[in-house]
Amino acid sequence: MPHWLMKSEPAELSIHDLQRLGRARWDGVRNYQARNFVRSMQAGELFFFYHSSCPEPGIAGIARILGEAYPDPTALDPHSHYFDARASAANNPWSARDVEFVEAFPAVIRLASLKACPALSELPLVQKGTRLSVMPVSAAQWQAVLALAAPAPQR
DNA sequence: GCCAACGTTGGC
DNA sequence: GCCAACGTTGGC
Repeated sequence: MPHWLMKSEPAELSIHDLQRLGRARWDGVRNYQARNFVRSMQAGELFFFYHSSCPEPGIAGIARILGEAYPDPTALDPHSHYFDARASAANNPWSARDVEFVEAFPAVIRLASLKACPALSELPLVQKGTRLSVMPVSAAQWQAVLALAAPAPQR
């Protein structure tokens, strides 16, 4: 089953917000490549929850995709930050997903740690100039991140 | 606040 | 189709 990574500004929705809420709508994706990934996700797939544009950028936990993709209502809301004047109810190019909380890591895996991990060098997140907010994560990359999240206990 | 890098827009 | 200008992302 494919895995994913999605970025969120924690001031808007953090992993701890999601933990408290249980479920939330993942909306506001306004890039076609990212949107295509959003649409290709299957119910039940897991993703890393990345905190961006904040004091401690990094992977903060894990969440799960629920149900199917549906038109992003924020594109039609004039009061939303994500309003798109070119979108209409009949023709809304943007998609949203419902997601549910799975796990919050005890500590955020900092971007610097991700960049320093050789197994993650191909992950778009750590590549120079890439701003993609939704991306696939290979099985090997997923395991590499989990290893950073849960280092072997001291003995 | 700065700025590198990218995506989008729009004139031609 | 080209490409300059502009807006956005997002780390630092």
